[in-house]
Amino acid sequence: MPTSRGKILIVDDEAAIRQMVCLALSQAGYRCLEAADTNEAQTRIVGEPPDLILLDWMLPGISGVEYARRLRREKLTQNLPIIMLTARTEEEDKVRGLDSGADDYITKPFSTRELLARIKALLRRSAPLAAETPVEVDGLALDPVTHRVLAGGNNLELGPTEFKLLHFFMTHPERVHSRERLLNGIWGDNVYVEERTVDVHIRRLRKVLTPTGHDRLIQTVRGAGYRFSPQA
Amino acid sequence: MPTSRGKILIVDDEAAIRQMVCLALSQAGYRCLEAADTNEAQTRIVGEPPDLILLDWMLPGISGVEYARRLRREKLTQNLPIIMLTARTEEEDKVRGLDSGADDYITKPFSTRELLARIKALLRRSAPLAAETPVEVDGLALDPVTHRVLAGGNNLELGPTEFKLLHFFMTHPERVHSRERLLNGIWGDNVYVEERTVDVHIRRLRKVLTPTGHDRLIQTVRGAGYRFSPQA
DNA sequence: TGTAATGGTAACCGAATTGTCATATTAATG
DNA sequence: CATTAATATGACAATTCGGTTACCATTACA
Repeated sequence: MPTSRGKILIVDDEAAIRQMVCLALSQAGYRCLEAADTNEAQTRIVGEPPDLILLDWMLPGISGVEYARRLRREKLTQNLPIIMLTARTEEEDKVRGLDSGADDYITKPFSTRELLARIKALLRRSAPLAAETPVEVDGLALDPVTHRVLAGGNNLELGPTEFKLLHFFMTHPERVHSRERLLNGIWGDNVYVEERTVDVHIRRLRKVLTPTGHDRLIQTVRGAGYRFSPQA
Repeated sequence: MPTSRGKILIVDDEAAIRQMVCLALSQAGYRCLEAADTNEAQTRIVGEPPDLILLDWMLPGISGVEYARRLRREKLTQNLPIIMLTARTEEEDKVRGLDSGADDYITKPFSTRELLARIKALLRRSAPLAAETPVEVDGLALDPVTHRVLAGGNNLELGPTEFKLLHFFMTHPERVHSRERLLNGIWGDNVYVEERTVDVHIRRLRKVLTPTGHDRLIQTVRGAGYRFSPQA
């Protein structure tokens, strides 16, 4: 088992809390990202999308509740599991009534044990969800469950690697992926493969996408890598 | 591995503390700048921007808290990580409540170990942030993540070097960069390239920016180098 | 076991990129 | 205004980078 069980972003304005939580998470084998406010959080999410967010209910500027709603509206973060951190004084019912779209709530102060338990439960509940959600971009639809790819109306024949590659692209659009990043994300962290091999699979994927014109979605960024984007 | 892990500015009116901290930092492989007050600090920052600031909460004249706020307002220092040094007697809650915009706090007296740990954590936290934050000046927007440059509405085609050059400019605006500095910052410290080569890439960058009029942002400073600035 | 898919590598080709030089411009100075 | 220093510009040759194909190894499977 690899050391990492998932990336978790903790958004809280108190550095002390962030550190405590991070410590606990690291020891439990999660990777931990920190953000002091929603701005920072946004940057983090865009930079390196986490698998789960711990979000303080009270934040300077935009409140956690408001931010959670926004995350739910954004396509990129729509399915990102959110655990809301609330202070005991904030009556629970009231908080829940706000319907921020959080998946779970935990009341400060909380024990490490409780935190980990809830994270684990939520990840277990959500992980397959994220991995099984069909994605669609610009008439190109991929369904992880049925393992099918439809372009316009018709079925595309993809090899396993090309399928994974396309899935990765579609779930991480609009950002340049270096060959190394692609290798890590698709082949796995500890596999040694030539970087140029990526080119070949890009080629194979493009070939399949060409008849329907969807090859334009895969863009070469010279010197940097590849990008999947509906935009020119 | 190069000896330097980053430049750190320590702002404290007590020379003894400055020296102690500097010693510790140097031994840990950081370069260290000193300032006794905010005036001096400002001079240092403008002269040679550090990667992180250690700021005493109590300072003669302008307080550290006030100064931190000012640093946050200035574009040049907006994303500069700040660690506030506070005395134990200053109730923590009060300090935190001041919301100066510091990224972390450390209470005097502190151990070298703790100081280094916090610096390391903060730099780690900030580095990717800075590298992935989109920048925008005067209708010219660059996004490191998607590797795109937009002028007004439309996409600009930049080569890798021009992209890096522009990114460097946009993240270090309002200051003259000598050719040597540009070579170090963009090409890398130990690459031998003619200084004149910079001119050529400036030229290429300007050419791309010209259609939208953004070439005016890149200004020649005869005898010194180039400057990126929205002002004429 | 034989055959077809699939995956990774190497090799070749063409295009984009890059550094340098030669020459034209421009600015500073007396 | 002439002279000199510094920068801008255009052209060019070398290099790097990505696209593409061919080929071999491995696996799946009939």
